[in-house]
Amino acid sequence: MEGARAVFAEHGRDAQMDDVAKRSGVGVGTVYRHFPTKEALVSALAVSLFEQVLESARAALEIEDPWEAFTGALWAGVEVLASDRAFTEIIGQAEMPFETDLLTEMNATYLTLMDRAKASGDLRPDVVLDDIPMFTCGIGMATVKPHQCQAAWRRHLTVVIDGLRAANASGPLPS
Amino acid sequence: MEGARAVFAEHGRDAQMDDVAKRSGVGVGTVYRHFPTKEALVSALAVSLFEQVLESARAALEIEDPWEAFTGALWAGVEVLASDRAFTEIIGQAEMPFETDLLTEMNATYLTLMDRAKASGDLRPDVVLDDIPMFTCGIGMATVKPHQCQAAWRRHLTVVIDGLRAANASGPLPS
Amino acid sequence: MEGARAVFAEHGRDAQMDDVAKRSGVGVGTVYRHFPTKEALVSALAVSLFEQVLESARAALEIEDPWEAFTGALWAGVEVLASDRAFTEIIGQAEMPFETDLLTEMNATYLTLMDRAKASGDLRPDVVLDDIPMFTCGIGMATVKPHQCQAAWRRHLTVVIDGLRAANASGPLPS
Amino acid sequence: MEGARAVFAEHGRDAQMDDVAKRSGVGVGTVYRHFPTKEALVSALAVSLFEQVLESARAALEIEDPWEAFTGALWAGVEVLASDRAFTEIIGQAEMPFETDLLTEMNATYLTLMDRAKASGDLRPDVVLDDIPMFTCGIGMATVKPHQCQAAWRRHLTVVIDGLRAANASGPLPS
DNA sequence: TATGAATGAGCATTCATTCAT
DNA sequence: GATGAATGAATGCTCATTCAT
Repeated sequence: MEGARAVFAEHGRDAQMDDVAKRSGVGVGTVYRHFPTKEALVSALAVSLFEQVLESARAALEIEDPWEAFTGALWAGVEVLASDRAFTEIIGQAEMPFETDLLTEMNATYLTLMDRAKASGDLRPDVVLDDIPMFTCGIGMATVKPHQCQAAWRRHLTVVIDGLRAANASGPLPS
Repeated sequence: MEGARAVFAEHGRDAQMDDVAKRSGVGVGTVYRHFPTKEALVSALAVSLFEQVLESARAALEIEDPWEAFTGALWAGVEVLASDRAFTEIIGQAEMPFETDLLTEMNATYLTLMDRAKASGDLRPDVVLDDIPMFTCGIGMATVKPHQCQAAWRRHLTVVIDGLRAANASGPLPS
Repeated sequence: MEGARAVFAEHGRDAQMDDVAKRSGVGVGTVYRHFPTKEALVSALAVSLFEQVLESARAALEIEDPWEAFTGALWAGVEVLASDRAFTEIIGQAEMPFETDLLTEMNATYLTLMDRAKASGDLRPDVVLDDIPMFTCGIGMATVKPHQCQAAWRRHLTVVIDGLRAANASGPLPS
Repeated sequence: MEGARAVFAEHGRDAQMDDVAKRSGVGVGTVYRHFPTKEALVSALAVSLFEQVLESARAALEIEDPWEAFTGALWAGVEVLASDRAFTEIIGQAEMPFETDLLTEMNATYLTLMDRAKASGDLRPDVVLDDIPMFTCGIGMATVKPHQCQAAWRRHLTVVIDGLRAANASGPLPS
């Protein structure tokens, strides 16, 4: 039933269950058979995307060079975010509907990537874990506008990554 | 009736007209006397914020140092965006509801700021006007989450600005 | 598939077909194989209960004493009604979904019981056949509330039976 | 908006809000302006009827003769119940949605009526407060069937009242 | 024959908008 | 002008019923 993703990717949270059903070629009831609630469906979609992000981060752990590993995770992660409007809208909520395990592992993975990149002197030492969603989601959200060229988020991320280099820090990050 | 801004700042686009009226201490009818449509009200709010951004950009034109002027405009502009949830949601729409004049002048102003900063060798030469809303709105949106510290957007912008320095460019921006 | 009776006894008319199927350990389709419609199932249930009532009335015909026979039928009949919430709800409908034969025999049986009890001078002579369902169902319905003690309907019926004695009639029944 | 009572009186709990609105000559929204929920509307209707019953009971307190007072309250109360199908359906629920005050006073009033009628030797001494709703609602429910003559509930109540006379008790009520 | 996933009409509820006062 | 009660289209969700397997 994940062809429904298309509907949410297009209309965001406001997508209607009837449209999801129509797009999926099924009746509403069928959608509700799989997801008891609209919110449940949205969450499931988000978890699915989140897992993709996590997977790309895990894959990046394999990369030797710490900076390549860290930035590689960012590139792969943002690519996922940039693909789905609903996802970024959900991340923009106070309440994350994710299973803690997922979040825990995501955090652990990114912490490792960041620590290694800091240790090698590539990453600004004052960047913290909490900054990451801010960077990635900001980029994902900025990409929502459909008329923008597809490269938009790549330009954005390029700038952010350059700004994250320890050597390029003009001063400490405000706290 | 702009005390209604508070309502939209708090609840975003989903704020209800009745709440706007209540908060403003008037009846709904009065709200509709001033703005024929919810969308009109939202647009008016956005234009108002937009004007603040424009004003801060114009003020930055006065600054001697080209880099200070450009980054000063960014700091001031993002500060406005970060203050209002509805605004960033609106910017995230395909249809900009702004009067062209406003947009034209905004563009002209930023173009000047950017050209000067590029001429002085401070700003990456391949940054274009269209990149600006992407940076600023991305930061504004990333700031929506209420539990995040107030400094979040400042950290984000600091990184972006460092990444925008010509000297820090690791390569050309993808196109 | 009459284990489904339990479901209707518990939830009344609002019981769901899926629950009936689950409780009966079969699929919904199977339920629909036996009863083309929810209403058909409900009717079948009612007929079944009705038959029990009829049987108890027939058994009462064997009792010598006319008053004992009549009241015995009432006791036995109400006991059946009191056991099933759905049944009383059905009786409370305008349309009786019963096969006429059943109803005819029920009427004949009760008529006999009543005539004999009137002839012996025990039963008020102005009670008519149509009064019976009113008495019995009223008692059955009054028993629906689960928090009430199980004896509730017995208390009710005791009072009604005392009121039905010819000797206790304070006057004629209004017509 | 109590012309809506007609709809509930006719269709019971299953009456639809749209029908209530149509019958009342207003839009659904207006119905929801007065009662936030269907349940709230149903409750309000029930409370209103309940108040009528209470009022009739209070009025009966004025009657000198204890038996006349008690039975008078029953006659008046059942008359109210017999008028509204939804009411009896609601009473048939486990959860009474009434404000406690109403219930408390109802109980106090009936207790007084009963005590006086017992003291005068007219009422069976083993009838308790909890028996009253059973009698009255049973009668009200038995009256739901529209094809029955209007006198039906009067016949029923006549029998019950005769059964409630102390002199007519064939034995103690089962407990 | 039995199954239970799929269907979609139906219903409660919300909220932008109107208009009589 | 200002008010806010009234409106009703729109939306999330339920559940009796069907039918491919």
